Amino acid sequence: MTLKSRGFHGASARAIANEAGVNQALVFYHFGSVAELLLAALDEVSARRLERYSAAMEAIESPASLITLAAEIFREDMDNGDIAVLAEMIAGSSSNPELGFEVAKRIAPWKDFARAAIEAGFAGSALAALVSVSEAPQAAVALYLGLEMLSHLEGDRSAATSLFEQLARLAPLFDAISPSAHATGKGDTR
Amino acid sequence: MTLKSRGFHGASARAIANEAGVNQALVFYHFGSVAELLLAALDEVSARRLERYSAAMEAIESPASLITLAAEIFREDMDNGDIAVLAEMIAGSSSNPELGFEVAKRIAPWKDFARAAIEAGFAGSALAALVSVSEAPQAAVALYLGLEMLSHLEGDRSAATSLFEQLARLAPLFDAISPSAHATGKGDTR
DNA sequence: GTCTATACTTGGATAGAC
DNA sequence: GTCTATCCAAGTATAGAC
Repeated sequence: MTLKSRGFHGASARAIANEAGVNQALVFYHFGSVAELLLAALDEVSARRLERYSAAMEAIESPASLITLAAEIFREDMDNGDIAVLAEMIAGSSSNPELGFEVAKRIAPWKDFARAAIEAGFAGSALAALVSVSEAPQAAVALYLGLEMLSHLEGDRSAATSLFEQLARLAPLFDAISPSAHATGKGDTR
Repeated sequence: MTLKSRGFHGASARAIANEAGVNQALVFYHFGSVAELLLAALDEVSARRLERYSAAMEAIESPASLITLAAEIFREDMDNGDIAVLAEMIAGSSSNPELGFEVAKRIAPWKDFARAAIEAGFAGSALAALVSVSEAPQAAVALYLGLEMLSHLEGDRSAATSLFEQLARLAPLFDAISPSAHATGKGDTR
């Protein structure tokens, strides 16, 4: 994908077609415009990753498992460049309000997933009762996005991975606060 | 600044010169190339903000004051579009490795500041002793960056501001852990 | 459905007048 | 130091042959 390697700015119809080994005119035949092609690419990435996320979410049952999963997902997303696509589309949208609107619609499911994952991880915990989780999804997606951009920029993801390791060491502290929460049932206590 | 309003993609020599009310050729006379002009803009933003940050850091004496300050700084940066400049430059660097290298050099001071601010906020606290703070600056800058991008995309910063409010409510919990830390002196205990 | 050819626009960059 | 004029490369998009 040209968006991953060249960024939004470098993702021209010519560059994309060239990388795909086809003619430039096909971009417009199949998608109408470059922006629509890029949105289609974002759609594909979103669908693929959200499916993966949903499958992985089955395993979430504690704050610790939530962090572990987040770290694994992040590594995958970095490897295949999927968050880079997200980041480039968001940044690129600054040049085009209409595109921004379309991108925003496609970001919403990522936040919905983040909310579900966080609720699953902290279900019934003392922390969930103490603070509202409504702001957490925004923070999670933002952190995820920012970590990708910095790691990508510096060509070094070690800072991000060690951050996840750090969080993984902290997570058990939250588990300890209410370890019985998950034994009391599967219902949402809020 | 054209970078703020039109993004990296829309920041052409013509667009910039037009917005400045001057001729397009001046861009190349004064800066050599568009990329160099953009880097100069980033330099200016960096210098201006870091000076402001340093002045504000004097007031940091607890986790709570750290969060309060971060919220205030974030609001300022959103208002004047300074983090947008940062975000656009990072994302735009994907199309140009050399540019990416230059941008990375200019991001480093932001992380250094984040580290200093976090150390000031958590100096001597139990948390600082418990966990390493080495990953926190990366996380802080990433979160800051991601929050700006999402807020900018959605044209709504309320999610970001309420996140800071949430954190502000949480911060006193950390204060409580070691309220005496700042009474013991100004030395770094680590 | 994919190609070539082409029209048109925008952008980067330089030369030279003032 | 700023302008006009200009060149060339790259980008979007369409028409029409195959």
